[in-house]
Parts: sequence; structure tokens; C-alpha cells
Amino acid sequence: MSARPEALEWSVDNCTVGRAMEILGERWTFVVLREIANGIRRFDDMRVRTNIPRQVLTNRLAMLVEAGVLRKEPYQDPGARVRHEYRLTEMGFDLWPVIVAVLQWGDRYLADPEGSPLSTVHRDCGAPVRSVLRCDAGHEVTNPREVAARPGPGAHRRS
Amino acid sequence: MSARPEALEWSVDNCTVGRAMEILGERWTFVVLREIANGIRRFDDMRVRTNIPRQVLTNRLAMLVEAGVLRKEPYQDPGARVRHEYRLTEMGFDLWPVIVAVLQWGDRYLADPEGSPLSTVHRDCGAPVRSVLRCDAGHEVTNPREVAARPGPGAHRRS
DNA sequence: CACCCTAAGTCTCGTTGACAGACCCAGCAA
DNA sequence: TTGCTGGGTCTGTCAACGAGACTTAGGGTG
Repeated sequence: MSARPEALEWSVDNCTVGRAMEILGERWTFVVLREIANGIRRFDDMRVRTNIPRQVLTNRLAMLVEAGVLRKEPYQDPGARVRHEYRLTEMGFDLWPVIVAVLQWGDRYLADPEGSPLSTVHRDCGAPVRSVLRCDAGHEVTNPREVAARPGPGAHRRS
Repeated sequence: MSARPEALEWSVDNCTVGRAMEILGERWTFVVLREIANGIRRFDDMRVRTNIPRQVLTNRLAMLVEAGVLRKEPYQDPGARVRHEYRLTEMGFDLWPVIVAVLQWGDRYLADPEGSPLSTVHRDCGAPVRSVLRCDAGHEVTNPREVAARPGPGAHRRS
């Protein structure tokens, strides 16, 4: 058996990564979030841009509203009836760090030679925004191998 | 129409978020990555901990190897034949910022009252590691609403 | 030698979800 | 009255998921 990993001792059933992925892990969730983060808030705009099938988009949006990540807001274009658009809730805005991290990873490994079609900037100063890892002692983590996982306060042993 | 969002002009078909999600967006991908980041590298250990069905785990691992996020490494326990375990590649290690960001979000919104079962620490100093957003001008982004999306160098207009 | 054990898979089969394409419906406008 | 538009629903097909049984390679045990 030669040094089994310590993590085997700990249960995984209250893991917040797992719970987060129940919401974020559906195939189109992040694409929808990217759209909304880009200011695309209306059903048909998203559908036309992304080619997500209607039914799937309907389901995904409903699920995200249900989960509390999005909310439905009424709007009315002049000479049209009241419709609804989708906006980020507080919980949704707090996904920005995740979106930025995914974008950064995608840009590094999956972009076309011309570069990324999308960037994130600081609204006030216009400079590009990046996700960085930093420890509470103030060290900036430059190599991800410096990060290690540990059981947290809510960890409990497996049956 | 009242001020359609600018993003509607831009094509989405070379978007790196979309491409990243073709790899990361499958239902169990992140859970697998969390396991491996926790040092759980063997098929059956993952299976027992996560309850992912065998077939799905096989597929997911194969897909991640194919995508270049994981690699298969031979190992041999004393008195057993050679088997294979799964490890992060460089590309996989670079997903740590994403994992940390997801964990942080999950901890904030989805944790049990006792807290998160998992934390990330700086290997050298032991202090907790967090994901933060910062712009290139050195400003730390404290409120995610300060972040805005812009077309990047690879952006091109929609047909 | 025959038999058992374990890790890491396949195989089978019923259920769920994705996807495509047609259809629907409320309200405004011509 | 008819048509347009946004935001859906309905239907049918096909791939993926999930549960459970079976398989396989090598090593150990009697």
C-alpha cells in the first residue's frame, strides 16, 4: 500500500467543490455566465450567439435562477410588451473570480494564435484584471505546485 | 431596442471560455481534479470516495488524459503488479487557481455551518491560500462589480 | 497446481438529458 | 386581420449517465 494519501481518511460528502459543481458543472452553465457577464442578458441574444438549443438554455437559466445565481428582471423596449432579462445576483457576481480564472487558463492553453477574443478590465482604471493566488502571510504563489490541500474545519472522517 | 450590448457585435466561436468548458464543463471533471489535487490518484480510491460510476470515471479520466490535463503514471505496490495512477500535468497544475476560486465560492455560499471540509495552504509557510483579482495597475479588486469584459486581441465580428 | 484476491476495467440495460426542428402565444403595429 | 418578435413549449431521436454483474492480469496461499 506504500503511503496511502491522507485525504482517504476524510469524507467527501459535504465538499463544497462538489456542491458548487452541482450548479456550475452542467455543460453550458459557464457559457451562460460568460454571456451575462458580457452584458448579454436576453434569451434570444444568448441563443443566437451561443447556439445553445432553446430547451437547454431555458433549463439552464431556470436552474441558475433557482440556485440564486441569476435573477429575472422585467424590462420593456419602447413599443413592445414587458419581457424579462437575466442578471447576476450577488452570488452570481461573486463568480467573477472563477470566470476570470477559467478565462486565463483557456487563454494560455486553448487560444488561437491571434490571442483571446475576450479580456477583463478594471472598470475604474481600464487595466487588465487577472486572478492571482496569494497566501494569508502575503506571499504570492507563482507556481501552483506551491499550493497544497488540507482538511478544513468542516472535515469529518469517513464511515 | 434601447442600447443593445456591445458584445452582440462580436463572435463567440473562438471564445476560450467556451473551449475551456468543453474540457472542464463535464459534470464530474472538477470533482476528479479535486481528488487528484488532494493526492487521490488511483482509480478505485476516487471511485470509493466520490461514488462516480465506474464507467463515467473511466471516461472522464481518459478524456482528461486526452486533453492533456492528466497523465497516466505507472506505479507498483510491493507484491503487486504494475498499475497506473493519474497525475496532474503542467496544464493540470495551472488549474489550481480555478479550483481555489471554485472552492472559495462554494465555501461562501454552500458550506455547512461548521465550515468547509477542505482548505488550501501555501506549502512553504502553511498559511491559507486565496484567489484574488488584481489589475495590472496594481489595484486589488474587492468588489467583483468593478470588473468589466472587453473584446480582446483575438476578437472578430460576427458574420 | 488450483484457487482466491485486488485494481482497474468492460458489458448490459434501463433512464435521463441533449439536441433539432416544429409549433405556440402575447402583445404591438401596419 | 395579419404579421412580427421574443421567449418560450412539444416531440422524437440519439448519446450519455448510472447500477450492477462480469472480466482480466498478475501475485499470493494451500
